[in-house]
Amino acid sequence: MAKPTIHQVASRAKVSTTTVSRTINTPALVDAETAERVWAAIEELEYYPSEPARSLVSGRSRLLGLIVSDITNPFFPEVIKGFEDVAVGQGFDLLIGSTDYDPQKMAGCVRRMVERRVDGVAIMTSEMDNHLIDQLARRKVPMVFLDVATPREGIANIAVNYESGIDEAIDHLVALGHRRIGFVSGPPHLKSAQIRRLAFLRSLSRYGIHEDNRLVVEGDHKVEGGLAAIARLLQLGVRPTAVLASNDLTAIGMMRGIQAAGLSVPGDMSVIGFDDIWLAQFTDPPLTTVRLSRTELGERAFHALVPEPAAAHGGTQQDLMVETKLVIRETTRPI
Amino acid sequence: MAKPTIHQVASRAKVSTTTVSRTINTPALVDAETAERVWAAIEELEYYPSEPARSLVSGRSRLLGLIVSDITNPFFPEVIKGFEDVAVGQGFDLLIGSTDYDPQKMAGCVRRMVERRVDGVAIMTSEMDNHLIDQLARRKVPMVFLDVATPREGIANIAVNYESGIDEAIDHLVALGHRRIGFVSGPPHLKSAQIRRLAFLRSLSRYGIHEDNRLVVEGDHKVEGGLAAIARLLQLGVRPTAVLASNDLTAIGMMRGIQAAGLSVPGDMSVIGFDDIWLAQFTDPPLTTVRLSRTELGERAFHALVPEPAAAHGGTQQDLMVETKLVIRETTRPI
DNA sequence: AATCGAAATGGTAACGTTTTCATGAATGTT
DNA sequence: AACATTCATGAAAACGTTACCATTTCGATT
Repeated sequence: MAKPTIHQVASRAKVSTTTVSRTINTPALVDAETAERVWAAIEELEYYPSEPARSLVSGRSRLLGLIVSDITNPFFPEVIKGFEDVAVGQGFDLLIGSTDYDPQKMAGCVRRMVERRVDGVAIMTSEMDNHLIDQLARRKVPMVFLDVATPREGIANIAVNYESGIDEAIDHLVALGHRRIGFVSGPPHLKSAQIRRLAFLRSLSRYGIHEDNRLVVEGDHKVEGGLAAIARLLQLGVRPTAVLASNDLTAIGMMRGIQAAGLSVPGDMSVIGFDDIWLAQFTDPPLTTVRLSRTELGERAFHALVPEPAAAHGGTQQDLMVETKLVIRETTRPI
Repeated sequence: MAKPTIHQVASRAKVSTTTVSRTINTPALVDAETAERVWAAIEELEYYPSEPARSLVSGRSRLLGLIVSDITNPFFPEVIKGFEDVAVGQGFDLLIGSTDYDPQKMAGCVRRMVERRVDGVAIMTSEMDNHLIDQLARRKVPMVFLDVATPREGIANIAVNYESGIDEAIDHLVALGHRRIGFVSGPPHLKSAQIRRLAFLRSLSRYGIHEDNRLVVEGDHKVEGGLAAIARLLQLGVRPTAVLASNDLTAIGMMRGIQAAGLSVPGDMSVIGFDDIWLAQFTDPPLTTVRLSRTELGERAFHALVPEPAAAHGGTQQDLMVETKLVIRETTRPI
């Protein structure tokens, strides 16, 4: 039998299709002895229920969309992993979509998600315009964003507590004697990058160190930007003794720039990254950085989409915050 | 209208549902003027056809499964990207499954794929047992494997031409004057790792350099294995002047070990990796390595699953080979 | 003894498409 | 002028489930 249907199972077990359906979906409603017969039939025939059919009639697809900009960006795989692990654990499947930072592809992703009738979408990319959000909202597709610019009614937003980790980083640096601390930001249009910059400034002010805008230079969250930024910092009259980067890629670019200039990390300059991507532990020397757990991000995103059956409390705020934490490796040293 | 159906579109455009279906699927069969009316209705209502419904009736889901062992492994994201790009280009969606090297999870993946009635599965992981393959084969689900151990009738296998790149690497090393060349292999149970080792040996023999089994040591395709392996190589009476690694992670471990021993790469020892993962360009110094294009791998996998509509020739052999190529960076130097 | 409720099951109508098959209308062919 | 052919459309039957409404049986309650 190539593709047995519920009918074949039913007739083999000498019950109705309804009963077969019930043994699978609501076992409590069927007699133990009958259930046994049904399961036997299911296994003998190697029956697998047709998801398209059940989706059609039940209205739920048990399918969750996950939209990222570029799966090749080392930030995302772990997010996906965290999300997938808990999703399949709960019986959901994962539909992946990449936007490649292209609004057109993004629209395509949304269309595909809607056509598949996904039960929810996690949108981990920023190039999402309002028109597309409306499209999903009108269809009442649950949505969750990552650090979105403007929170909206009925749309979950998972927020990152950048402050905690950055405070730790600054505490660490100050404890090592650093006072002239630089910062290389991310692209200005990225909300999360701005939050990081602000958190840095605020954290510094706790020690009465006021903003010196020559020490804050713009990067692009890529290696190239880090290289360019550190070059500007190095040609300053009075150089910073330590620099924080808005993400690890930037920090890596910075390290290369510093070393290319014949200086040493952390001998001549301490460096702290952000994210703790997998690569961070393999730089030379291993990068001190602020860890943002991407698997946790993924898990939270899932839970924002499908509410816990247990707790009916609208834990919509508290639970959607993920913490950051300093990981000390070898790119920081006393002044 | 929250979720318009084909019926709403039909009545608004004053045609039958059949005609609506045709304007979407086979535009050639419907009058231009009618089509226009239908499209207008579709857009006004924001109608998106229900994939579950069309899958059910058409028997094809336009869904492709992609099973990897661990999306966090830097090898996979690019494979996925290559696969996804061409798949969505052809109107397919992507269902991701991770096995975490766990046979049980693997079985779960297969079950989910079958239930979703995927139109094909690309299996990029080795822990696939025959029972599961049979399960898919019985259902006539097209399958493609990556470098599988034993090719099977009716199952596509995409093969990597390791030889070409490894030959290039050896040529390069020999041209630089190296003769004592070591090799750190992958785990012994991995077929592809064994092929790499054999290719290395064969390549060496082209220069009349016969196998010296003290120079071939076992790794595990991880950083740790590279570290352990290089330690053994370093304590040899006569050290190799160059070492090839079975993958980049191993090479990175080796570099760390060499540098930790107070030696320099490539000053004291040349190192060549394999794969050219994204990280390779960021090591210090940047790693010379043999590139295996993972995006190409993904693309080939797709084409093995859904045959080109244009060419009906069974291009099942030739097209499923992907080449490798030496990328010279800065970890090799004349002896 | 009559009634009720719960437990176990079945019949059948959805669900939203595509796929036959059928029907006219128009065009071309002899 | 009669007859194929093609073109454009529609009606209705699938597709494989689950949801809803009965029905039957049986022990418990009054």
